[in-house]
Amino acid sequence: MSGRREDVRRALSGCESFRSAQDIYADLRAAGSRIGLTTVYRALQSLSETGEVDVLRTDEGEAIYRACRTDEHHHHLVCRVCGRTVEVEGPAVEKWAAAVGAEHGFRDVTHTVEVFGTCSEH
Amino acid sequence: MSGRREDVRRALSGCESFRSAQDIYADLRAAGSRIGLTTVYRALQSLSETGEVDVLRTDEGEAIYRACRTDEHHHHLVCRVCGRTVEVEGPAVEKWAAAVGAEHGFRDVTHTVEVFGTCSEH
DNA sequence: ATCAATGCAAATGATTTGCATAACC
DNA sequence: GGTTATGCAAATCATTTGCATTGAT
Repeated sequence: MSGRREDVRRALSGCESFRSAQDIYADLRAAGSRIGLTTVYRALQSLSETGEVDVLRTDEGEAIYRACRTDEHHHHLVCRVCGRTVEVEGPAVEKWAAAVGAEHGFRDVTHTVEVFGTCSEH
Repeated sequence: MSGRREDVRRALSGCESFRSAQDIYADLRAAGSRIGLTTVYRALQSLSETGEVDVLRTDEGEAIYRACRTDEHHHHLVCRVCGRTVEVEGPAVEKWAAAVGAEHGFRDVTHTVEVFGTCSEH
């Protein structure tokens, strides 16, 4: 019954796209696991705190998660049809965000950037 | 009893920061209006569809709204303490997003960009 | 035996919907 | 009179919490 956190991590690792907690729960149950939805949420919260997975929000406000290959700061290019996701870097954006903040006297500037499109398969 | 949509628009216009539907409802009720929460949501949905207000999501998934000065594409620099918001442009970001999408064969590329910081008053 | 992990059910909180009423033309 | 806007209460949906149970040490 243990290792639920690992189950969740594995469910995410084997996947190219962002999934919601509900998706992951459904996947695991479909695969025969008796995991509870609560545990999925707790595992995801824990994994996101340690930085092992990235979290973002859909336009509908649902949280979606993905296992990331790198610990470094990066952004995502997501296919709006199939969810396929590419991790991208953006030095230009980092600089721009910092500059914009400084220009208006803001400190401790952070930013969120997500890019959506339709991938070549669709 | 009519003109609710206008009440909501006005509540947003007189405000420098992003507000949630619940905030606006509270503001209007506090100001003596007998508007219903449902109507606030309906007005906000309508206003955002016509592009009169901008919508984004907090990290907690709550939708927040703001009346924007311009119809043109732009982004926001938001103070994480007081919510004060500055509309900013980012040609560099627009180009970067388009380039990143093209590089990976994505079509119809769009993007969301928000910048957060602590403003000079805090 | 003890402490942490787990699951189920109930609670929360934002948002939406059903429906009857009131305002508008 | 017929359509549209409004509000209240109930319904949804994702997510969280209370609590008793189970697993690991």
